[in-house]
Amino acid sequence: MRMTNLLLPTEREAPADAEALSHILGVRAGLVRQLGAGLWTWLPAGWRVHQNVVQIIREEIDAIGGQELLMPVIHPRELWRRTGRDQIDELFKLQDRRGSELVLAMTHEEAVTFHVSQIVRSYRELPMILYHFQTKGRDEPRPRAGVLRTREFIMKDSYSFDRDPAGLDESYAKHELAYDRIFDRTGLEWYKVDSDVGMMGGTGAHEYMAPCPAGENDVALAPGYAANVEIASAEPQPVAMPAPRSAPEEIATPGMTTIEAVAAHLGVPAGALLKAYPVVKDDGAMTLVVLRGDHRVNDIKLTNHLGQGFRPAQEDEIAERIGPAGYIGPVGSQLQVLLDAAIADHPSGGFVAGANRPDMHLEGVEPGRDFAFERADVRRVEEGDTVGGHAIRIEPAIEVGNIFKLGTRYSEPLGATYLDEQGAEQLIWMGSYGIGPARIAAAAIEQYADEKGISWPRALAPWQVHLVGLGKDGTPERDAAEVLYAELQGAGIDVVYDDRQTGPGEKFAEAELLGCPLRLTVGRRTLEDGLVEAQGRRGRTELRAVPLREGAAQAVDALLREQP
RNA sequence: CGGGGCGUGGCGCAGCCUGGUAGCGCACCUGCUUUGGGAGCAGGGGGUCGCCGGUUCAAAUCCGGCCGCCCCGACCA
Repeated sequence: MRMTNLLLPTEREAPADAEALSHILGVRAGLVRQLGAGLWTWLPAGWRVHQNVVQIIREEIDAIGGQELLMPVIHPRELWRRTGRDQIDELFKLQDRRGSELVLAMTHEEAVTFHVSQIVRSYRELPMILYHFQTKGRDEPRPRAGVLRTREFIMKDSYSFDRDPAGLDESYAKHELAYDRIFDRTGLEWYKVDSDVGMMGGTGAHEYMAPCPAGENDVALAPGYAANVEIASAEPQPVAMPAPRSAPEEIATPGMTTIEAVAAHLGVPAGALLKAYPVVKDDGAMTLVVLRGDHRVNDIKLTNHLGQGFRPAQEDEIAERIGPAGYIGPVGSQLQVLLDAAIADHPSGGFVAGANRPDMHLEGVEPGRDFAFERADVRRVEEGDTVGGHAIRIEPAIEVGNIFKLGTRYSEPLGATYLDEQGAEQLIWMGSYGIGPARIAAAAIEQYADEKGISWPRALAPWQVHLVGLGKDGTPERDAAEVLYAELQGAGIDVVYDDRQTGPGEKFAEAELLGCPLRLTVGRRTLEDGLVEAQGRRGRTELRAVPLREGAAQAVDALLREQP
C-alpha cells in the first residue's frame, strides 16, 4: 500500500477527550475515529489489525471443528421473551413501521438455539460447534476508553451443542485449547481466570484477561492462581488478636461509630473488630453479614452465597431490628448471622463487636460461643492475602474473551432437543464462547506502546514492513525504494510504502506512531553501498542493513521472523 | 441514574467575566527554497461560535430550555 493512496489521518496531538492510551494512540495513529458515544469507525489501517485478529480466531476455531455462519443483528423480541432476557437494560429495543417489537442482539444464544431446535433431530448430528463474527449492540450505561467499551462492536461468538454434560465438558475443553492458541498467537500478555457465571446462569466459566492500565476488571494473581476478584478467594493476612476472655465484657466507646475510631481507642488492630453489615435480601428477610474490621464485602460473592440479590439495610431498619447504627453486632441479635470465612476459620475469643446499645462495644467476643453463625466466604480479597502460601497481587486487566458452560439454560426454553439412541427426547447441552477482536487490538496497543507510539506484535500489525523512501520523486533513493517496494510485494510481504513528498522527520515519526514491526529506510546514506537500513520497532533496535538487489526480499523476510 | 467538566474551521486552544471586527498554533491549497528526525519564506482557502428561544440598537459573550461529548461512581451477557 502506498501512503499517497492511503486514508491514514494521523494527529500530532491527542484528542482532548481521550484518557486511555489505546484511545489516544488509536486516534493519533489513524486507526479509528469516533462517530458518537461508544460508536467507532475502523479506518483502513485499524481494520487491517482487526481483520488480522479475526483471521487468527477463525483458523483456530475451524481447527477444533467449528463451522462459520452468519446470523442477523435484528431479532424478533419474542425470541428473547422466551428466554426471559428481553428485560435486560442493556438490550436495545426497537419497533418497525408496523409496530413489531424487535431487539438488537447483544449475543446470539437465542438465535442459534432457535435454529438448532428446528434443525437438529438426532443424536447422530451432535456434537456441533457453530460460530460467527457479528456486530453486537449494547445499550451501555457508560461507554468508555475508546474502543474498549462500546455500544456496538464485533464479537466472535461460538456455541457448542452436545448430547450430555460429558460432551459439553469436551467441547469446553476444545475451546480452552483453541483460546489458549489464539491468545498465544496474538502476542498479547494474557491469562485465564476463574470467573463469575453472572446473570447468564450456567455451571462454569473462565475469562481470558489481558493486563493493561485501562482495564476494567481487577484480577487476583499468585503463582498457579488467577481469578477475577469478583470471585477470588484467599487466605487472609493474620491479625495480632487481643487476649481472649471467658465472656464478652462491655466497654464504653462514646461517639465512636467507625472501625478506625474504636480500634484506635482500644489499641487493637482493625482486624480484631467484627464489622456488622446488615442486608435486606430480595425475599425481604434481613441478614447480618459479619466481616473482619479490615475487610470489605464482595457483593458478587455475597449474592452467589445468598442465591438472591440484596441491598444494604437502611438506618431506620437497622435501628428497629438490631440496634443503633455504629454499635450493632452479632451478639444477642435475632438475625441470621453470616460469618465471613476469614473469621470463622481463625477462631479467637478476643474479638471486639458492637453491643447493640448506644456508645457501647463488647470485648472478648468468641464466634460460636457468643453467637451462632453460618460460615460464608463473602469478602473481597486484598493484596497480600495468600493462596498456597504465595501472596497475591491485584492488577487491572481487560476481558478479551470468555468461555461458558450454559448447560440447558437456552435449550430448555427454546425447545432444543434431540432423540437419543433409545428414541427418547433429550435436551441439548450448550456452551457459549466469546472473543472481542477490538479489545485484543486495544490491549496490544496498551501493553506494548512506548513514548513514540504503538508497537504491534507481528501477528497483529497492519503491515509487516514500513518502507520509508527518502528524497523526492526522481532521486536515486526514491527509484531504489520503488524497486524494493515492488520486490517485497512480489514476495508476498505486507508492506506500507511512504512515498509522500514530506520530510524525513515526519516519515520516521509516523512510522513509529503506526508501529509496524520492521522499518526499512532507503536513503542516500547507505544507497551508495547498495544497502537499505532496517530498524525493529520493538525497542527501536538498530538492525543490520540488507542488500538492495540480491535477495532483498529473503533478507527482509528473515529479519521479520526475528521480530516479536 | 448521582457527581464533575467541556461544546468556537479537520485537530489542539484563546476570546465570554466587562455585549459592538471571530483569533492563534498545527493541518490544508499555490509558488519558490529545503530533504536523515514532525523544515523556511511569501501568498491563500475554510468557522450559521452545539441547537432553540429570550433580553438588547447589537449576542460566541447575558438569561432560559434542550442536545451532544468526556471523566469519576453506580451499572456491565
